[in-house]
Amino acid sequence: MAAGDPADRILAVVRAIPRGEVAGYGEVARRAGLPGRARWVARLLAASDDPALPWHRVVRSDGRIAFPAGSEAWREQARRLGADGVRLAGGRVRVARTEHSLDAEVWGPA
DNA sequence: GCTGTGACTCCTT
DNA sequence: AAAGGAGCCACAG
Repeated sequence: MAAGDPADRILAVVRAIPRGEVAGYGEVARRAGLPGRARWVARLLAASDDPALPWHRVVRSDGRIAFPAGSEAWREQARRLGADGVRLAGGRVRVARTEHSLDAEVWGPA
């Protein structure tokens, strides 16, 4: 069965992103149990022909769209995000920082 | 089978 | 805060 295919797991994680929210490439890869394969996630999204795949909800770790700013693909993703209710500030997705730092994970909040 | 490339990420200046 | 460089993995030539 193809249930163990890492590619399928990655696509499943992308489909699981709720409307109005975004996730980073690395975050998606980690959720799929494949840490460090952020680039693979990007390649999968490009290779996937599933129109129902919410690829536009996947952004870089900075909260920025991965396409060159101003490009057609960039505007397409920005448009879809806006349709999802995601606010864009200066080409940057309104994300609460880059998730959290490792120090905060280990040491906890001051 | 080695080299180059990219919808990435992290650390150091 | 912004810029540069190294590390990373899958795929095409």
